Amino acid sequence: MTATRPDPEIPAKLLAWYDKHARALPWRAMPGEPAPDPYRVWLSEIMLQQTTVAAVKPYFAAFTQRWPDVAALANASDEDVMAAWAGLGYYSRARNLVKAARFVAELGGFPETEEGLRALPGVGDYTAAAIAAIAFGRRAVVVDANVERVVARLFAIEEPLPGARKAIRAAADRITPDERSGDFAQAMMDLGSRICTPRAPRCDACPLAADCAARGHDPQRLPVKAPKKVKPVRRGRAFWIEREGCVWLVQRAPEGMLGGMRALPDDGWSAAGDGSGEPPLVGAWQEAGVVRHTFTHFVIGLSVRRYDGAPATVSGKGEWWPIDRLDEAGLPTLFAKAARLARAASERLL
DNA sequence: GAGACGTGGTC
DNA sequence: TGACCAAGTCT
Repeated sequence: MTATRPDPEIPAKLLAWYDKHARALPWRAMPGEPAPDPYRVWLSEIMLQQTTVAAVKPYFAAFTQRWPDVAALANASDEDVMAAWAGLGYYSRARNLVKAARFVAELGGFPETEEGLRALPGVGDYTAAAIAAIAFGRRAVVVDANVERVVARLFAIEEPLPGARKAIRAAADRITPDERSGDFAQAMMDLGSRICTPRAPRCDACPLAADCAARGHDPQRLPVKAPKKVKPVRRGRAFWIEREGCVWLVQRAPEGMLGGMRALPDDGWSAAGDGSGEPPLVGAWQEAGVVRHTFTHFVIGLSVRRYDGAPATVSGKGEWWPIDRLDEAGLPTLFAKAARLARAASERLL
């Protein structure tokens, strides 16, 4: 059996392409520039987990302006960081971000090895490798979804994900250079996001087309993935309780769905089942509309109900939040949508 | 290893 | 329009 050896010039070709076509990004050093601040690399990598560059940009700008270094972030309150993260999704990242910042501040700086970085909460195999390579110039095999796609095509790896991960990683290892491994990783990701795209890859513009085993064999079919599961549809209610220009907000449980975030009170709906329909207080409720929102693993049809002139006390823990400053509360998108509906319903009554 | 975990953009 | 997808991690 003859092993197919990758062209030893692959990294050189890719780096030459990167020198000309690297995307300018706020957290990135362009080719030839000194490595960027590890804090900015780490922060951007956490934000970019399962999240698009376009979505991250405004959050990265806001975070780095408000918390310019890891010490500043370590001194921030959990509440402020969670609110600043609102809308970006995957809120466990924000919870882990503060923990990691405090850990790093305690250490006196970021670990410089993959193993050391891996100890930070929220830093897995991909992120540890990316930071080690990009911020510290260490050789590391950086494998994200872009790299998986590029490598699966380059070597025509037909095995479906996730089983193919081992083979993909081994192949990525064989083409990762000792020098400029950070640039190489970013070049692979740029190639994956701009050229070797999931659908309709632009093989005519690809610097590795001559080396690609899948070229001319429907590269867009790779990597092969398991079929998606159908998302269940759940029903639930959220409650807008208004009094003297304020709305009653609660804090969600620290773990799980939207964990630790401010929210409107609801009837206990979850991925596992519908809500009870029960409001937090007895009275005349008015239907304000239904929000349909898609999560990773289910769809929720959230019926929004409003109640004006609530008593001074509502059962349970929460806070009266000024409605004219609601954007500062840091509501996750689902509840921001619900709040919009409730306020629109209020306008119709006037 | 498979499921939980958000959101917005794209075609 | 809706399915697919994005610089994954944790349990």
